[in-house]
Amino acid sequence: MPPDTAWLDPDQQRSWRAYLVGTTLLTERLDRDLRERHNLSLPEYEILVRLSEAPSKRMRMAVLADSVSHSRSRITHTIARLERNGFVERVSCADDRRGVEAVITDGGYRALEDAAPTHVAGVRAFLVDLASHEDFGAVGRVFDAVTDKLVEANPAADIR
Amino acid sequence: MPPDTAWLDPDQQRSWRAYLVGTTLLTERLDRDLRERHNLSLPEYEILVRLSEAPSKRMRMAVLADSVSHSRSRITHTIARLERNGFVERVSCADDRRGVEAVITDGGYRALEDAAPTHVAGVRAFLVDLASHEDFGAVGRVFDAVTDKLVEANPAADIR
DNA sequence: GCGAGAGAGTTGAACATTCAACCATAATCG
DNA sequence: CGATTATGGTTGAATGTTCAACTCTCTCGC
Repeated sequence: MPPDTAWLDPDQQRSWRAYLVGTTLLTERLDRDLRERHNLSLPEYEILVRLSEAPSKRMRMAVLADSVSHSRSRITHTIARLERNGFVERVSCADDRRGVEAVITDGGYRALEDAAPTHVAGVRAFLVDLASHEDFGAVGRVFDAVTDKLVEANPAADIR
Repeated sequence: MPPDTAWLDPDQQRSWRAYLVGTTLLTERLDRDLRERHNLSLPEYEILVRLSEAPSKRMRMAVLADSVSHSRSRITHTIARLERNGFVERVSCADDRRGVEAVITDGGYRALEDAAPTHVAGVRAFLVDLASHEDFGAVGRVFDAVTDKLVEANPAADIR
């Protein structure tokens, strides 16, 4: 192999690949379950969760974007889709007239309530319950560190 | 909240969300680095790695698909792209005339050698080196379990 | 041998995401 | 103030992925 790079040792290599294929499979599966049974994609679901938790069930587009780590453009498109399906409404901000808030509708809330048990069951069955509490805690720590590193690296971070 | 589902406890919830946003950020970043500096996407890179490691630098499409856990269709399209860029060639199998093998070209191999240091540096900087050896080992274990579970769940597993 | 599946892979349309250009409003500064 | 720049968000085209239908070859039972 080529230069003097600090390659991964065999353990790290195996873990890294396990992570890559595991993630692929997992998100594929969770996404499929939501789509088939509840007509929602995983990212859409994530967004509804955030909205449902927000005070008065609404969020500014940019805040929402940051909270799920998607680009602004992506959020615009996704919210547009959710709006077409009647799960979300777009209302323009009173105080900042550039701004737009996404509000989850009653229908959206119901869809979310429907979908949540399916989703959580999947997260458990295909991830959480497969790991010891400690191991899963480690996953949390690791990806917290990843997030910190990557938002620090990309300051003020609009992702794009 | 709704029914009698086994929700995640607060720790699990935090870990799960950390994983979700961390993964998003990480793959986004690794992909971007490869694209900008080496004109390869992360999935393309993964494929070249597999091919480069294969005996005589070739693989049947289906085997390749399984090894990176992508759908057959996706592999077809991706290989088509790689072929257009001159990184891979498609040759039809001698023994099974339905079959096709993807072969990495010299150009592809060179591109891979170029890209590898960048990529590994990223994997280290934004993931591996941020975690203790034990924690990263846990990540490996967890996602190995995920993979096992999901492949078992979807027997013979062509993904689609 | 041959006809009915099963397996390998491709195709093209539908859909989602990214990318770059863009409009509108706000904030800043001379 | 008025011009400039920054911020919030959208748009449409390009790119990538998924989905369902399809072709071709192989296999197996008769």
